[in-house]
Amino acid sequence: MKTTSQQLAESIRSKIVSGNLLGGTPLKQDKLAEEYGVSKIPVREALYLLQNEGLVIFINNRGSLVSELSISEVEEIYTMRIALEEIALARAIPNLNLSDYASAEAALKLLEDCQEPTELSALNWQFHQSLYRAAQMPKLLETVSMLHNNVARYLLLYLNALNQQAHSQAEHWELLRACREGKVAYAVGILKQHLLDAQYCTTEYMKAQQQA
Amino acid sequence: MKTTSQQLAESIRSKIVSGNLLGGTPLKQDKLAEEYGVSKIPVREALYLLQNEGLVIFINNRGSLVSELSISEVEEIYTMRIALEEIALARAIPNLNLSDYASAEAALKLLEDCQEPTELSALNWQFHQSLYRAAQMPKLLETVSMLHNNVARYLLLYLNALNQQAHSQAEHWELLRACREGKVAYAVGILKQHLLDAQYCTTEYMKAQQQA
DNA sequence: TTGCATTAAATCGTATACGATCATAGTTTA
DNA sequence: TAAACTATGATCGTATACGATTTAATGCAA
Repeated sequence: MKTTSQQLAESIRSKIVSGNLLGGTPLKQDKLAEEYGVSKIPVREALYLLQNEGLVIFINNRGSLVSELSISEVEEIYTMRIALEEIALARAIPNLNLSDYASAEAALKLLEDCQEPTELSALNWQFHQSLYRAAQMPKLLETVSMLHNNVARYLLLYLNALNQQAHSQAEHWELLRACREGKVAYAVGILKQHLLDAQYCTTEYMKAQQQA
Repeated sequence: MKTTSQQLAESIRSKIVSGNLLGGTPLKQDKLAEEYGVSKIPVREALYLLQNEGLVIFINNRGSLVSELSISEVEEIYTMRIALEEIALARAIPNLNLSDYASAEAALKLLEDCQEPTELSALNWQFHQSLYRAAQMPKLLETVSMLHNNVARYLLLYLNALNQQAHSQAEHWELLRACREGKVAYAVGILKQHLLDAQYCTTEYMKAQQQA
């Protein structure tokens, strides 16, 4: 049984990650409490969790708000993701089994004509996770998930705006094929390029937005 | 002004990181509240924070306890630290200034004849951070700090038990010299070896402990 | 004796209530 | 008039109180 705090954290987290709660949005404890029909206590605990995950900013006695990343912070997070996900993928490939492939492929097929942002973000991460899980590195996966949650909403913006989803999907399929063929170095290379592409497009999109 | 929750989190965190609160120790909300002369609310919030940092385990309706890492989890965390700290160091070296060197050297000198575990742990991390700060990667530093906090207490155990502090210090000085001379690849190599040594000794010590 | 139901004690999770802090605007004073 | 100073409202942070959950113990029936 999950506590109210945990349910709230999940709900708010998913709204932030999927872009339904934009960066800078104030998160008032009383308002959230009323909205969810609970008291402030579990709301505060949920916000505390999200703060530690980097999704929420707490300012003492002045309330909290949805965090916003600068361009350099986005670059930083992608740098970390590349370093860590390369490790995960390299270690996972030798251990990948049919169920992993199936899970990855299922996500990709659903992604083909998915438009809904929340769904799109979830499927995209399901694909990546399917390839990392076999690395048997739960702590690393947890860290990488957190990092992903921090940049996912920015990625969505650019995917939508620039219609880059087809390109992203092509890289996904190629990555999956490389994994199936056991080509570790090649697969890792694709992954790195995939993440660099995402980083580049995301930051370029942010730069353009800044000027507008 | 820091909130009670934050002060509690800092206090409990430092006790865990320095080994004053051993893994597996139950953290009862009422008891902690009484101990610190506060109510349960800020205690819970502090424990929530520490849970997200990996230092505390929450079991719903059954209380929380200081986390314990398995050998494979320690290896995992060192793998992440190596990947991320190599990046931090490589990017920092070209930007290191006199104040950074001074801070690093001050920590090393104080470490020379430091016996107190809490102090030792803090100084050790101050040295490393001094070399990473110039990388200008706050998010990465934050992540690396969290990872360090997770393994610090295990490192302390082995340093004390095996009298390995001299060896660790030699690597520290060599690393500092390499940074001063701007030898990026060499410095990164030393850092990696330093962390691998720590990882090896820590896990070996844990294996020995397990059998005893 | 063994197994299951029931109860009691301990502990947790959250609603309520209240005091503290900060922002805003209106008032006073130099 | 401008600066400093209240006063007010909004929001936060935490103590208290209580209901919910779990564990352990007790009693009862097979």
